[in-house]
Amino acid sequence: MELRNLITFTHVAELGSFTKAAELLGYSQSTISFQIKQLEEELGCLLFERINHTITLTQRGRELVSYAHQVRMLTDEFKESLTQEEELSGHIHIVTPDSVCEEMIHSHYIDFHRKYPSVSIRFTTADTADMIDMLDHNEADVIITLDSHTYDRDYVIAKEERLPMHFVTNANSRFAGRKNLSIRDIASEPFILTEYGQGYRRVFDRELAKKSIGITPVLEIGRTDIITSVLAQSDMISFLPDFVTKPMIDAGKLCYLDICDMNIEIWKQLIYHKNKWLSKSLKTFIDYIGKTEFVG
Amino acid sequence: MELRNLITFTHVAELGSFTKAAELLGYSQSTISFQIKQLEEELGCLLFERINHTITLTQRGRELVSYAHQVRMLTDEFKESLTQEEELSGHIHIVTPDSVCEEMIHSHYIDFHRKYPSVSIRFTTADTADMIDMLDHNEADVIITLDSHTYDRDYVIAKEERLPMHFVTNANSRFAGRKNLSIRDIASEPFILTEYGQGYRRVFDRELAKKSIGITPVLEIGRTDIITSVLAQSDMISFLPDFVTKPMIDAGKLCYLDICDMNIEIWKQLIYHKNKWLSKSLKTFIDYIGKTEFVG
DNA sequence: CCTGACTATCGAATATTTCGATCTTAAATA
DNA sequence: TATTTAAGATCGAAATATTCGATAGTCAGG
Repeated sequence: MELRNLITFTHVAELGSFTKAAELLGYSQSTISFQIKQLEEELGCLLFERINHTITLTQRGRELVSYAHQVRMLTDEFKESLTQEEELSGHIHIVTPDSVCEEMIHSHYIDFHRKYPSVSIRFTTADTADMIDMLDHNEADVIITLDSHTYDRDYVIAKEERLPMHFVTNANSRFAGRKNLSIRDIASEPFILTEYGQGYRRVFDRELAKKSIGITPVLEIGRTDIITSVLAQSDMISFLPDFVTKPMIDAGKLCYLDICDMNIEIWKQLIYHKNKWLSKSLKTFIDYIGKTEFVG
Repeated sequence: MELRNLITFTHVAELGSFTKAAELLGYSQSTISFQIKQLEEELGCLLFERINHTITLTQRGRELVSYAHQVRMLTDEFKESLTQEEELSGHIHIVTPDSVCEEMIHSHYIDFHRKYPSVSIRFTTADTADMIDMLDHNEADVIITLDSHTYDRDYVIAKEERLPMHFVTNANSRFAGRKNLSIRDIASEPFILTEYGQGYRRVFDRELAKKSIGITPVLEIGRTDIITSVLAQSDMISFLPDFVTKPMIDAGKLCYLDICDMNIEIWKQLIYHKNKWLSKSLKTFIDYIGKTEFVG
């Protein structure tokens, strides 16, 4: 039972004539005959009595009219719903590193939610590898990486910016204010870093390895807010994105070190899978991020 | 948007796999790909995200699932209704001569209605030509003719019986009891007959014309009950089916005349059009008539 | 007794659907 | 690490279905 036949049937029933239905639908009359016959054979019952080239619905035919109309209503309704603007609601799953998550929620999400209250967002944190994996398994709608510059033709990079990063230490450190320091000058100092193997920490380690410099962090912890607060109370050194340290720098509690021989490129990238269907909510979210200051 | 694709879609959505749906539905996997693609192109939206050979419903897809299920329900429901016994209800339009109508209602209809109360019957009276016309225009479901024997391959004769008929007159008539009368013996008597040109009256006239005998009826009237009551109070003669005169004959008020040279064949036939779809009600009615004494 | 209007039917042309083979990628397994 | 398995996409060929046009038969109206 195909929809085409059903729709033809409704028109025939309405017009009471194969010929008129053919004209209306742009078919030849024989096609209408065929379609109706096909329906009748499939359903195993007569839909029209044909007496003297005049058709009359049978009881079964009358019953089918009602079903066919309901089916038509449904399909029309659905097609109608497609032309309408998609509703701005639904779920978005965003995965970011720990530090970004915190920043996002504080500086963007609250405002976003005010503007689009019916979009529900789930934030999850993960490291770069896991985030990519989640994209590949369609478990994350968008991810934000803080890592070396990623490019892959399977992914769409919706927004990216180089992330300013600095070696940073207590404002009272003996290194504070010194110009043109080398990484070797501070390599033996106590370091506090984010977790091994993740994000910019991994890029950092790779860069050190290139220069055959070894650093032993005295503390490794993912939470960058904890790192900065430890820095403020110690003489340790860390390597962090500016957006993490900015409050402490502005408050004069921490200061940047002028390390001139470590040029590490860290990028913040908003990425989704190329096959991802962008719901209106998702588009809106991506647009929103696009318009805001990405590097906080 | 064809039902086939819609049904495939529901299965794919349910199983979450093109391949599994293909196995279930007996298609090849490429067919499923094609069908879903066809749907997507027609609707102008993605129904599944394909990321790493794993499919996930999009929002639009999820919406379609609900519509498609409703459509499936409807069509299944209708097909289901076809396998079920048809309901014994609905309209039947029966057209008969005046005399039969009266008889039918008195001796059959009341009982029929008791047995099948939800079948609604409309009785209409007409002469043979009009009845045939009504069959041809699908305005009558069945007709009962009292006429010469009809046969036409466009019609189905559900039941037929020769209708015993007699010349009949008042029991006190001077012809009462006389044997081997000729039609010529009574040709100049006053006749009361049914209307000219109708049913057995027409056959009767035709037969007389063959013998070049003219009869002038003093009264022509369709209602046979009136004819018999006039006969009982006069010395007129009529030519009527036995079922009409039986009560009066039994009561000794009328008597048959033994006319031996008029052999008129009148048949009572239950006829419907060969293209008529026999609803259960109609079948039941025809069966009922078939089982009852047709010639009352 | 034509003519026009209506449906049925048939063969031919055309479209569509389906399949099988092959490709690509990812995950599972050895 | 290499291999196998599994999933979906794609493409051309084959099978199938649909559509049309022509034709026939029938009835109604002029």
